[in-house]
Amino acid sequence: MAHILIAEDEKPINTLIRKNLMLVGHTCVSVFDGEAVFDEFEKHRFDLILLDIMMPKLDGFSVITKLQEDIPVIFITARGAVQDRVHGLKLGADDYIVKPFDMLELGARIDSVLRRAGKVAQRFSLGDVTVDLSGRQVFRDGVPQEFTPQEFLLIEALIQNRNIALSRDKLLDIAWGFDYGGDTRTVDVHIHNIRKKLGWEAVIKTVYKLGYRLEVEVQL
Amino acid sequence: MAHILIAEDEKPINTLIRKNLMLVGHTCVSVFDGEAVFDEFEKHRFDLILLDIMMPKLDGFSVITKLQEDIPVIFITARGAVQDRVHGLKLGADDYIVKPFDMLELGARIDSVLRRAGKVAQRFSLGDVTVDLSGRQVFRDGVPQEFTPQEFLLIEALIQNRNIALSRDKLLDIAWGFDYGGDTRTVDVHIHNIRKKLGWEAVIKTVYKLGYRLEVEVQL
DNA sequence: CGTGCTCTTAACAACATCATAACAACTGTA
DNA sequence: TACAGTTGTTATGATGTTGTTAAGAGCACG
Repeated sequence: MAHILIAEDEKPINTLIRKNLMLVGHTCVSVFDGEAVFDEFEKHRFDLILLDIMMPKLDGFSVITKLQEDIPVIFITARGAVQDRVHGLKLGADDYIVKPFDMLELGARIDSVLRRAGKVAQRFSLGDVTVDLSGRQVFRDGVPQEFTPQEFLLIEALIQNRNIALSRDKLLDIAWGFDYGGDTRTVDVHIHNIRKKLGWEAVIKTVYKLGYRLEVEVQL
Repeated sequence: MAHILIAEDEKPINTLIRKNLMLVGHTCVSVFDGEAVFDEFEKHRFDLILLDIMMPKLDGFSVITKLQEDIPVIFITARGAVQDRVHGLKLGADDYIVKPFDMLELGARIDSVLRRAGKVAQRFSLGDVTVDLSGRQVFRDGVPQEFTPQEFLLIEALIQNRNIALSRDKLLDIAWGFDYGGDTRTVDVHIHNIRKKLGWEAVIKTVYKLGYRLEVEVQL
């Protein structure tokens, strides 16, 4: 997963983003004004910046203009600022997201930008299980496991939103498609099959009255 | 691997290409207008140029016309500019690619152009089968196998993207060409023929509802 | 204008997958 | 504990996907 710099001056939002990104396996650094971005750049190499436009000392546009390194940028903009969006994309931003946003959406945009930039790790490992996302293969103790398309889409959704409790409806949206009209119990059957194939009875936690969560420990 | 000049004025695209090519082992130089191509040529010898058509100062067509050296060229064209493509190929381009493209496709085209230009010799072996990519020959137990052109293009695509699940559409793009309009089932028939000739029923895995994957080794 | 080769398409057989239903086991709550 | 609601588990047929074969369209070559 990626090393991400979060430049956002509203502290609660910054923290919220950081925690959520770390939950799904990224490592993060938070800064609260534009100038601090450059201080951090001297210390680490990042794979991605989340850049708020309205910030003290130096706004997001100035940051991206002054930025020497070439690194994917996602702008965070206030609602409705359409010309900001255009301006940002012209300056070389890879994507933008409008406040208030939902964490699932931010996660999806981050994955997509990283994938385009060729940065994303295409495999996920936990215990004796490895999931190769580009090869569409799942291994247990190095032995390939037979996964059906729907099972793979589902495990993919769980991995990309690890440690997040996903309702059956949300899982249907992500893995089946937004207009799927079928029974939510279908999810249960596929979860059962995945658990059985990978010995993941404890890893995929049931969230009573809600759905499921892929549980991976991580330090906040 | 090769030394590649990237002439593309859109900075983010130029950078994206450079990074991806360097990831797979090429060395690259980026320029952002047509005239700079000739400046770079005085400094180094390149194995390949990626040449955008629409560029400041001197467009891609003028560049290839003025070009003295004999060097493989891949044009980068905007979507739908069909006569540009024809014009480019007439002027001596070795290949073209349409924006927006994906890195898999660009990588495959670069490998193929370099091979045609005799810059890279390659062979691939697995079990009793050896594929001589530069010589366009396939051997089984040292015995040459009759491969039709289309079969060879397909096996080439699979080898260059081994362990990656490729959709039928993607295989059509890579092995047939970007604007092929035919039936995707055609792929199945050629896969069947290749499997039969090489005893690769298990090596070329079917990825249900998606396409095929050349499975080279069990990985962790 | 044939001949031989390659590629595409169509057709059908073989196969894999998935939603659903039906019932068992479990969970939380009064 | 009893209950109502929720989740686990299993089996099955309809549906959609892939394997396989063969016919013929298209093409290059003489």
